[in-house]
Amino acid sequence: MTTMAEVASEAGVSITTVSHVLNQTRHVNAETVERVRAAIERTGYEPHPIARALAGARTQSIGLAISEIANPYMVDFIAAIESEASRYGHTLLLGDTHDEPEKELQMARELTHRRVDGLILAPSPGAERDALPYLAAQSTPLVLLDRFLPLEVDQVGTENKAPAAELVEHLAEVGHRRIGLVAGLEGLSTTEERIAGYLQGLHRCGLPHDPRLVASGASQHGPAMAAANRLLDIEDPPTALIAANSAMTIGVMHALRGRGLEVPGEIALVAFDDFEWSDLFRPRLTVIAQPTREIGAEAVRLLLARLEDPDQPARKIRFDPTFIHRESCGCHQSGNLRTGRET
Amino acid sequence: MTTMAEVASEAGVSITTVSHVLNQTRHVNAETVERVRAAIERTGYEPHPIARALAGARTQSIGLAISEIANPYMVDFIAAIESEASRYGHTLLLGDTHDEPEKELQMARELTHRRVDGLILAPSPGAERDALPYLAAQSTPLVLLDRFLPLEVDQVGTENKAPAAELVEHLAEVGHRRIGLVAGLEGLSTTEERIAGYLQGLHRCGLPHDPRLVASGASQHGPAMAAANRLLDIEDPPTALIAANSAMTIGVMHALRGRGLEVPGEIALVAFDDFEWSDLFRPRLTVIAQPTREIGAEAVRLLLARLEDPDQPARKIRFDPTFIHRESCGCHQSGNLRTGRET
DNA sequence: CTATCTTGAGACAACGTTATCTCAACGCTA
DNA sequence: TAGCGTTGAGATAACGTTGTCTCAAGATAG
Repeated sequence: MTTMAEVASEAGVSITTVSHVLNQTRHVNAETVERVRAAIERTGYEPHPIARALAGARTQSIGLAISEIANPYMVDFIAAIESEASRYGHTLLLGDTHDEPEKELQMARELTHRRVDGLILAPSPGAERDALPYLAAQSTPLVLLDRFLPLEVDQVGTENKAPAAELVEHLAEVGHRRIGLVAGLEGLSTTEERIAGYLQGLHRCGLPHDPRLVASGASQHGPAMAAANRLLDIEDPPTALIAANSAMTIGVMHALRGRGLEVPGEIALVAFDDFEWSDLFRPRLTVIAQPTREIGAEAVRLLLARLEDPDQPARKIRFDPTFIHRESCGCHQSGNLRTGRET
Repeated sequence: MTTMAEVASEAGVSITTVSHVLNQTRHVNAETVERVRAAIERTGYEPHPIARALAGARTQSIGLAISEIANPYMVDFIAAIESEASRYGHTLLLGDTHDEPEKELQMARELTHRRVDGLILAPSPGAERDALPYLAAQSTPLVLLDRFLPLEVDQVGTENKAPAAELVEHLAEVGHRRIGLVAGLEGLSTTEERIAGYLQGLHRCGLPHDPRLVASGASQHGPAMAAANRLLDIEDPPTALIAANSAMTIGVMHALRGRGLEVPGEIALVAFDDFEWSDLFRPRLTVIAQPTREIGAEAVRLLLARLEDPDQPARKIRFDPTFIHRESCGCHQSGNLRTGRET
């Protein structure tokens, strides 16, 4: 491995000068720059990020701490973030918080110790107590992903309340009066907002709110299946179900299959999160689709902007999701509302 | 931040001793150990991985370079690897090679510069020319994931040939004589082996090999859809299709839907890779399922073992996938063959 | 009673950068 | 011609560890 010292002697200049040429951190005579460039070329020198970091500079790396990596919609975030980060020459350190405050704090520790320039975090319920204070104390540049918090921190995610209301209103229009919700993990803003939207939708349609029609699916497959079964076991069960994320959609569908209920004939189903094959299901799923790639890319851009200027005011960015109208809601007219395409 | 120096003075010992206590790299008097431990406790000292790395020690980090992060089955690998790595106190640096040799080489550079202790790589076609020689020159501990190469390197993945043959034989037993294959990206061992298995299956069943029945889907959704359409456009089209990975399965299904072909009535479909919702499709998909979590975990274990003892002979580990018998193959008896469960 | 081994622990030079001083040389102004 | 800004670039101290030497003191052997 060649070091800056070797490049320096090769070019007949000091180490200092080589460093300044590389980082463009002070003016250097054009001719000298050329000599250094040539020496770098000849020696095949490549900078040493570790040494750089130790000496106090940036590491050109960012940490990504999320929950349940294998979760279908989180995956899209990862891919988008990796791609955007690498576009700007940053490397990604990845960790799973499992939505547990302790694991999350440990992850935050781990990543800050490794001197990531900044952190993108999908905060767990409980983050405000553990990981977030820690990160604030370290003054680690931070962007919150997917879940919002009432804090002065950069945040990106999607609009939740209005779309949830829209889902309810849509089902009500088709004639459903008892609409069940399989909600996400308690304490997540996404969960709270989607529930709030659900209630707002009911209210707008003049439907009563029956608490027995909301069950927590903990944002996961298995618990969502159980939640759906609970909803269907009550005295006057719902005729339509809303699943609040893609993992739970799978769970709910398993529950419906298990009971031999036909969608949308016997029960309607709509959901949050689209996935590549959601229009391959029979019936094709009516969903609210988040622009996951854009959200992920925006998270990286927010973080880099904050690195540029640490004192700018915090920004909270909400993307509007898309209502993709297919068949599982049981409407007569189907097809994607955006395009009006018939099917 | 507290440094070892502060701990040392707090404990009334030298920095050297603190270091040795921490790393258990030489014997230290029990009483002294206790004093150091107490001092660490009091000061809240935590080690500095960057400084450690610069001084020549391990970074406790491993690099993961794969293609198409968002690819359904790759995701399971990521999750498994992250979980296993973190179990052993290692952090994951993640990069996408996009199955392009240049990107892959760049990724390998990036990760070795950051002094990962080792690298887990899903080699692209072309890795043998670029990334692999580079890594060998750096003598970076390496584990190949998913795709095998005739090299003295640790490798983990799944059995491909026999299962592909099994798929063919199964279809032949049901009576199919023209079986099409939507194959993966050229140059990947998985692709070659699955094609070889396909041919072997044909041979065993006494079926002729028609080259027009094999089309490349490039391991991706879009190209697979095109490939399926090409196969179905020939004079005497196949009555059964095999998709060689999950992304391509989606593509093939889109093609079939586009043509209004009913599965398995008008055409049978079987595939490599299971996913959480493959038994929610109508008809439920008959697939070869890889034990992705085990493969990912094994990759980490292989890497750590090599770090322990760099000179042990290379190991190539193949896991046996599971044949999950559902309905898309068009058999009469359905259900999971392993359990014999009826549906 | 001296030579040698054992146990325990400190000094200090790396590791490869960055960043802060410092300084020389030159041209310009007063 | 003394004084001063400007341009260009070197010396060197961090950064926080690890690992190699080195060394003292007590125990053991001859």
